[in-house]
Amino acid sequence: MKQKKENLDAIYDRLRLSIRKNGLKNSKQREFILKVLYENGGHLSPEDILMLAKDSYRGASISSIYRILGFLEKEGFVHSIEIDKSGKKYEIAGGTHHDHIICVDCGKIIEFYSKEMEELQEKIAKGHGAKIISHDMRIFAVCKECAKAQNL
Amino acid sequence: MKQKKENLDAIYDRLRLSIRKNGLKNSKQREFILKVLYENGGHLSPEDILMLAKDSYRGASISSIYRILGFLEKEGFVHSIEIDKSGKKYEIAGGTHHDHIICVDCGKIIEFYSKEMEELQEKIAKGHGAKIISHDMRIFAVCKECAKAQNL
DNA sequence: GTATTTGCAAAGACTTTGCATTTGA
DNA sequence: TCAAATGCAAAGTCTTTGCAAATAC
Repeated sequence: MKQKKENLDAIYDRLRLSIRKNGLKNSKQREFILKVLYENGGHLSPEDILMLAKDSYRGASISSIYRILGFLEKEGFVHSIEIDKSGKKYEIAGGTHHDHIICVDCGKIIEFYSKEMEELQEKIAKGHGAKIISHDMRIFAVCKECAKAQNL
Repeated sequence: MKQKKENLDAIYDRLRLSIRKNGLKNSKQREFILKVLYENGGHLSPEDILMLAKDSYRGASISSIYRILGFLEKEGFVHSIEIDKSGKKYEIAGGTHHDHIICVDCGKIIEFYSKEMEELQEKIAKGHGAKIISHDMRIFAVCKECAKAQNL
């Protein structure tokens, strides 16, 4: 499904580096969340992660998940997108940036990357004298399968 | 600042039409919110609108504002964007679709329209067999003024 | 008159925070 | 050892909902 460019151990190494850099301490929970996102490869809500965590160890807490996801996002290990009003979903930060097509029928998320789009954005921002920090592009659409199902 | 393509009365007419079409009844509050967004021309939060409403009549309620904004958005009179995690902001739906550059420093919102961008999105969606319903593109950047201020 | 809208208060959903306890360097 | 991370519960936001009173057609 999704290419895994970097293996989990390598990510853990980067994580430990990042933790040390910030003068923090490692924890099972941080590694667990990173692992879950890595292995799932998709987009999980904090609640989804909690459920998976509860299977693995008792006492997993939603607040820690929020805190950890906040840290992981700040450090660039994960990205979040807002699929709908039910809250954010997180995915592991793979090597390549990408944007999302979200099916308004089935909720499926299709990832895409367009060099043209990135360049165009750069051009637009420059035209307004602004310096891009990041962007967020969501295309809401009816996916191939749902379109087919509707045309029966 | 912002061009007003359609005058307020014309918008009211469309509103009444829309209300009748849905078998509903007109109300001062609906017209008020539309007017506020029209005259402000910018991006207002429900709370912003509430404050303005409180100046105009006692007993303005936040729940009505949410309800009305929901209706107005469904009917295409207003659009919403999520600037940050503090919630949605609403603007009057002008004639032309546009996207937003959001300054991460001062919060300023710059509107832009790019035909190329629209076409590119269409192409990307088509490439995935998806039919675009809408899109939402936000570029987070440091605006010209903030960049200048920082380079002192 | 009667169905829709409103205002108010209460409830919901998602997220954050305070604090005692546990854990890692 | 001792600061950082966790779990739990409580509190915070933004938003929605239930319901009686007001309003429009």
